[in-house]
Amino acid sequence: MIFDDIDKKLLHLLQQDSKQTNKELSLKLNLSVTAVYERIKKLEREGVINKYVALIKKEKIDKSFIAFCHIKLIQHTQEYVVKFEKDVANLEEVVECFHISGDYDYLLKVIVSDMEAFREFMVNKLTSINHIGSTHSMFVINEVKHTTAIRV
Amino acid sequence: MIFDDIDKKLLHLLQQDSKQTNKELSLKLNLSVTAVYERIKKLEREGVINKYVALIKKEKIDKSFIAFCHIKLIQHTQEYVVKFEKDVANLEEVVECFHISGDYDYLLKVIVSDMEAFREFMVNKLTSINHIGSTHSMFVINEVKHTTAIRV
DNA sequence: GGTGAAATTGACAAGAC
DNA sequence: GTCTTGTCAATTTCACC
Repeated sequence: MIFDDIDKKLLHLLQQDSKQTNKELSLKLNLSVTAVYERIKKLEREGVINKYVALIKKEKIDKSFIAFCHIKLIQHTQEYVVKFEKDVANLEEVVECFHISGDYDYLLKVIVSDMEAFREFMVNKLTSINHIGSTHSMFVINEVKHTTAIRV
Repeated sequence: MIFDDIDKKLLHLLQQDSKQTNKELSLKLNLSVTAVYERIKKLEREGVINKYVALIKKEKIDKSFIAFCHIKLIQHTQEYVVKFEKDVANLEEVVECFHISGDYDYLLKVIVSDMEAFREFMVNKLTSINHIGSTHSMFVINEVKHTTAIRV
């Protein structure tokens, strides 16, 4: 799919605030309400817009502790890898998991309430997954930037 | 603020799909439409729900290349740190930036179209920010998990 | 805390330019 | 591909339990 400037601006606006009415969007884009409506439906149909979600302020639900965990597997057989990825994806504390290049195999982003909860997560959940060789954790001191919006 | 089971379930549902109507939510929660409405408004007022956004499928806009960059600063004076954080936050390719513990000072998540775009980003944007000592980049081979939803 | 009905406003479909 | 009109369904308010 090819995007014109209006599509790009529309995607930008919807990534900032998806609760804007089509009328508000039409004013910002100098378009009619129907035109906005049609463009959005097209973007949804094509799968460009994946879904609409509510974003929660972590601090308000006592989930202010962020850690990144590097993980190295013992072995890299197909079976081990598939099992590990499935198990990790099922852990609710893990919000992101990437297979990466470099010294370690995986990088996980973990969100919990505090260091004690993180310790429990490591001992009871993460390291109870088999095939994990070594881990290395880094703790977030300060979240400088975090956005879900990607420039089109 | 204290959450009962209905609040938790409501937050869970809205983090999955914020475009559900209050009627749909009322059926899932065994509540009246107005009760759902009031609970959502309260969560918005209290700042628990931060905002509503559209999520875009990276692949559809040719932004499939993810990299993590470790960065160490030359110096750590107040002035240098503030300037660096401000400059990095303004880079559109940087979607996340954390001040972290460990060998490096910062961890950046960068999203671009391909390795060539990443190279350009490093040469023209990131390393043109002053005070950067050393960097170490890891490339994402596969995105195993990525969610914006946090368990309440 | 919750409901149900009325008023307002936006979403959506059909047809014309 | 965009605009206008008209209908329907949603959100929002209010009186009440």
